[in-house]
Amino acid sequence: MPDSVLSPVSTLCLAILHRGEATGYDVKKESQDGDYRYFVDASFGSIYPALARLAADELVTVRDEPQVGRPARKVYAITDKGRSALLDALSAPPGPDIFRSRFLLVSKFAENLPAEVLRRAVEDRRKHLEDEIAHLAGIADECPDSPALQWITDYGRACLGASLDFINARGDELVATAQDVKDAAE
Amino acid sequence: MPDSVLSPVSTLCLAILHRGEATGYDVKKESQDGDYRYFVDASFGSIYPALARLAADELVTVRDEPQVGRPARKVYAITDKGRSALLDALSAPPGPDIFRSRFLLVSKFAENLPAEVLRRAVEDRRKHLEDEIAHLAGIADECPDSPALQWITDYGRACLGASLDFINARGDELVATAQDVKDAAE
DNA sequence: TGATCCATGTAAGCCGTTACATGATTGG
DNA sequence: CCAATCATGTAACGGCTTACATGGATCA
Repeated sequence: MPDSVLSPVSTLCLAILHRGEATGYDVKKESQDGDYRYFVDASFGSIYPALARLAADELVTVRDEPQVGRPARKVYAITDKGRSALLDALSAPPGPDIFRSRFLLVSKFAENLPAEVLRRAVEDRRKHLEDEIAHLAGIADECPDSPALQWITDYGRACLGASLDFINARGDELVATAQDVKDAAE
Repeated sequence: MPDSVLSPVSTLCLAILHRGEATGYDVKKESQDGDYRYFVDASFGSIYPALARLAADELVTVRDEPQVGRPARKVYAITDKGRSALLDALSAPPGPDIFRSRFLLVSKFAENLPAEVLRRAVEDRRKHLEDEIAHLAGIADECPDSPALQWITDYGRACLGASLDFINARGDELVATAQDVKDAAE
């Protein structure tokens, strides 16, 4: 009965706490810089209330840690109940990945947009992908001990790599279908 | 001044209407079966109000089309104002793609989950990917005339193909890192 | 000296989903 | 005969973001 389906943010918190203690601030960092970006990018406005609720439900414990010159940290730790709730949640069928791309919408309207807009969009995309790939490499290097983490970063690199390859190989082709290709031939 | 940033759903509506007239019902279909899935999957609860607001803002027009035995359709058409609003919105930098994967979170906890759970997750993923790829092929075949559409479906296939290849090549490896690999050797 | 990091939290509001309400027609 | 397709809309509710409120320490 205590399996009142976890919200994404709560799941994120538990997942991070599974590794060890953390504060709300830490959770936020992990979710945007760490190896949880592919899952959710949560803001404080959702993390703090989520942690409070997890504590109320006894899935985590809190410890107040006063500091000099700074506000006291609230250090959270996962409980056994929390651990099993997480594993339960993870055991449910994960459903399809979510992929949302404004870039593809822009691409679709290539014929109706100025070449310059397309050029910038493609350039942006290339850069985003390169950054992501570099970032993944960094994560993988940090913990070479976990086979699961190696697997997911390899997976990420396979997908992002294919994406980048495609952009490199056929980005120009997209720009060439733009509305006003004429001024590119000058 | 009239560029009061379009919400994703409004953008979707305008994008679909750019091709020709449509009803709210049509928009919904396109967003879930058509070539706009990668952008948003909107529900009626957001589409109908969005179309109403677009009409109020004169970005689209409405025509009532009575039918026998069915409620009257409301057929929407984009206006010049709407067309330029769409193109304006599309000209803004698209930002990074959004990718959210519960599957990767499950994978990350491979060491802590039963092999059976992993096996099912991998199997599910494979199936999802195969379906998506088949779907993309269908879209591409339907309109071989648009180079931009060919480009985006090729892009999609490149990415999904890499993803599927990885799953096929190394899915078993993930399952093998599961908590209780012993009972798999029986 | 100004930005960034550390650190917590609340309140308002947006955007969207789910469920409800209604109902004829067509296809398996 | 049941399910799906066609067709529109509203109301309640949920989850998350944004902005606000506060403020010392560290680094460039």
